[in-house]
Amino acid sequence: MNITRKKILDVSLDLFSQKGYSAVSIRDICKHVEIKESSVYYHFENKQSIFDELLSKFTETAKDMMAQLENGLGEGQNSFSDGFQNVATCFFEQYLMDDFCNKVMRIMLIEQFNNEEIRKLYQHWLIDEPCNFQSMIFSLLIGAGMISNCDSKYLAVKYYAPIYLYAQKWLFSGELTEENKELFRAEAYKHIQTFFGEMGGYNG
Amino acid sequence: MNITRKKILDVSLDLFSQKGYSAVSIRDICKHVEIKESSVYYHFENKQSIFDELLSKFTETAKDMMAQLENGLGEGQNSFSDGFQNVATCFFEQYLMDDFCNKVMRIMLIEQFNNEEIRKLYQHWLIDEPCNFQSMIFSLLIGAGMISNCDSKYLAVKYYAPIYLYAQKWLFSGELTEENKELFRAEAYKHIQTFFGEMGGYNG
Amino acid sequence: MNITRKKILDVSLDLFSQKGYSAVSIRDICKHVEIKESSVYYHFENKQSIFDELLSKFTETAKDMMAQLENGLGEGQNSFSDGFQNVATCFFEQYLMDDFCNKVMRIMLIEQFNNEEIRKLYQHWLIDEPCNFQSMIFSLLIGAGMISNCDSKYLAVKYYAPIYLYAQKWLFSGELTEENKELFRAEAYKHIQTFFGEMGGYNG
Amino acid sequence: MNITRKKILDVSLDLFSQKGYSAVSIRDICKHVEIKESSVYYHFENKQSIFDELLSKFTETAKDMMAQLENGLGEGQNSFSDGFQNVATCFFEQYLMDDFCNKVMRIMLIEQFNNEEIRKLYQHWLIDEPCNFQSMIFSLLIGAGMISNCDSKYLAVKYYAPIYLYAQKWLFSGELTEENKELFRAEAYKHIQTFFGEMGGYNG
DNA sequence: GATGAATGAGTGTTCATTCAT
DNA sequence: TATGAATGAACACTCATTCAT
Repeated sequence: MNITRKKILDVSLDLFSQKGYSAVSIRDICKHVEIKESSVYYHFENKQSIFDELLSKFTETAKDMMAQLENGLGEGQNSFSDGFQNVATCFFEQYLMDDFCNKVMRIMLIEQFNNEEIRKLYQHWLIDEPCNFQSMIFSLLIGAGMISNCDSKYLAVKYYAPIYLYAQKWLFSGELTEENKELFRAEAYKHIQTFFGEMGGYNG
Repeated sequence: MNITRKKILDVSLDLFSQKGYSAVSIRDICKHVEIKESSVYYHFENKQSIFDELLSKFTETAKDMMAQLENGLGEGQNSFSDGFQNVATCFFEQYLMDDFCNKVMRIMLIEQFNNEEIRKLYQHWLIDEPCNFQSMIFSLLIGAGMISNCDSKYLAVKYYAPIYLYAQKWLFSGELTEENKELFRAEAYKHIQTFFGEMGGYNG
Repeated sequence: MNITRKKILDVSLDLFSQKGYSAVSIRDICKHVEIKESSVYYHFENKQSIFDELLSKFTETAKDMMAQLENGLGEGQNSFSDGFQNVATCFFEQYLMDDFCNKVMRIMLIEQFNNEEIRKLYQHWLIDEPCNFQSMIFSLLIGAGMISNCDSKYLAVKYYAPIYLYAQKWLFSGELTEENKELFRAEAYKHIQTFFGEMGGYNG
Repeated sequence: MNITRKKILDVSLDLFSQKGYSAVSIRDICKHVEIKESSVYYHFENKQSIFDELLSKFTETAKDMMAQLENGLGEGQNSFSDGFQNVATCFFEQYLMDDFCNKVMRIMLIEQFNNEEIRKLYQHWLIDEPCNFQSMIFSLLIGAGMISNCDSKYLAVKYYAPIYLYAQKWLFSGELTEENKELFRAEAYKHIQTFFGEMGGYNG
């Protein structure tokens, strides 16, 4: 609602994601928002609470998306490939490649070393949750006889690890430009399709 | 040689790898080394040069190991599995799991956001170089007819990405304890062996 | 306008002119202004910019005075002695003996050795400009036939050098007390009158 | 005698005269002498005592020269101009233009603001003594009827002030190069000769 | 809503000096 | 003679935060 408050959040997100939480000063933020430093404290209790708000907004977004994906899984998918690709695409596009998510991911990546809680969030949202989610999908597919029986957890790693590697290249590529984003997308989709193709082979 | 100088480097490595370069003050370092702040400047020109020395020591170590591994490839390997596993083990144990290397990797991970050069080092030594090296190995194996023809670059990603994912879990696991290290080692070796097993299947 | 800011400038001027720019610490200034060190940085970007402001204020003052004097020369002077003495008095009283100017001159005198630009400013405002200006006046007088033809540049030196010498005694006399100031004034005026008297003789 | 000790003095003289006493660190000196900082304290009690030694060496030199000049005045001068010019040249060449003296003068010039004693030395050796000495000479000349009766003190100022002004231009001219030195010499001699010429006129 | 003004705690760094060897 | 190692005191400066207006 409040326009200045929103501006502070936006600018902070950008700056934090570029240089990390502690490397960004209130001064920096205010320069971009074009307010005086003391004004920040009208909108936020302190620097940390700007960060906290960004973080909780991310958590919410991520949880929503996860819930949505899980719901999506329940809906009738008339073919193996459709369901698989739908979910993969959703997760990839709306989460791993989402602007807001990307920025928060970068922040978490940097700040996890100063903050145990952030570290756990990073591990959860960037590593464990994607693996578990994917593993769950593969379990369903196995249960449905759509892919042959195997260790769904390891299969999830085999599927997700390359995406994670490409994502890291992307997240660590200096600035998050559209150009670099497309490179990431291309590599990731190639992997997804190959993986899907080989998997179909198992099935067949 | 110099005992204090070495202590400073050791302590700095530990602290930097825990909290990042800029989050560690000269005061922090001195508290652990048990010297006064001004004494640091007898041994080092400034804070940055402590960091630089750690970094260049890492680069040297990494280059040496890489050179050694490439030489090892040339030596007569009487079986596919031996050569493959030798190189894999060396790279894994002496590099990805080496204490010193791990600490520098963590530092680079954090500091890459404040420092373009570090970012490139991280990308190079943690992502590109391992992939390229592995890709080269697979090319050799393809050339030797030991594995069937395929995209060696993508094969390398398939091999390395899970290791990288496990490594991240390890590097990001709060403190680098022996316990966590063993978890990492176990998961990684399981992947290596599985991958190697499936590959042997291709070969047969 | 701002009272603290003005206090900082005033105190800095005093301290700098007593001990030189680099011999005065921010601590020193703050002790006199009765604020904490960090407060200085609300009013000024850094120590240098306090100095710069004093300097530019001086330059402005000096330029204004010079312009004013040159304008004054143009106005109808009904007698040789009136015009000559008016200008001499103005330059002397409003510049060479002005409190603010004196202090800045002392600062420049000290700081010129650390700072090439200051050196040039000192040379310009304390040596070259006064000589050139005086030389110009003498040229006018020669042109008007009020004094016999001669090397106006050397005549200017003969006029200004004793004043400069007396000024140095004054500027270097420990503290700039009213007492010392009067000694300077007395000696200088004696010279000016003698010089003027001898010159009148030429004219006659 | 001691070669290192002498080197320290030489280097200190050079550096002090370029940047002033306090702007030169023991580090700076040692870099040029090529010894370690702690070694300085074998040869000198502290930084100040290096300075003191340079200063007392100067005072001695200056006193010697003054005594020599006064002796010279007593010797039979067969003509007005010879005696006058001899003394002028001696004072000028061996004192105002002497390398060692010039350097110490610059040091005194800078340091007088931090040190009351230096201030007095500067006033004495650069302003008062030259004036007094010259005044004494003129008194002698008046006594001998070689110049018409006048205020010898003011006459001394008229003689010395331009030299002092030129000397300042020289001493403040960034680096003390041979080129600038010659400029100074030329201007000064021109003044001396003119002054001497006009004086001869009085006499005639 | 916003800001002018101030501040305590901290940062990296310099410097003259000491002292055992 | 010279130096390796250390140090206390100072320095300019930054930063998140406070509070009266």
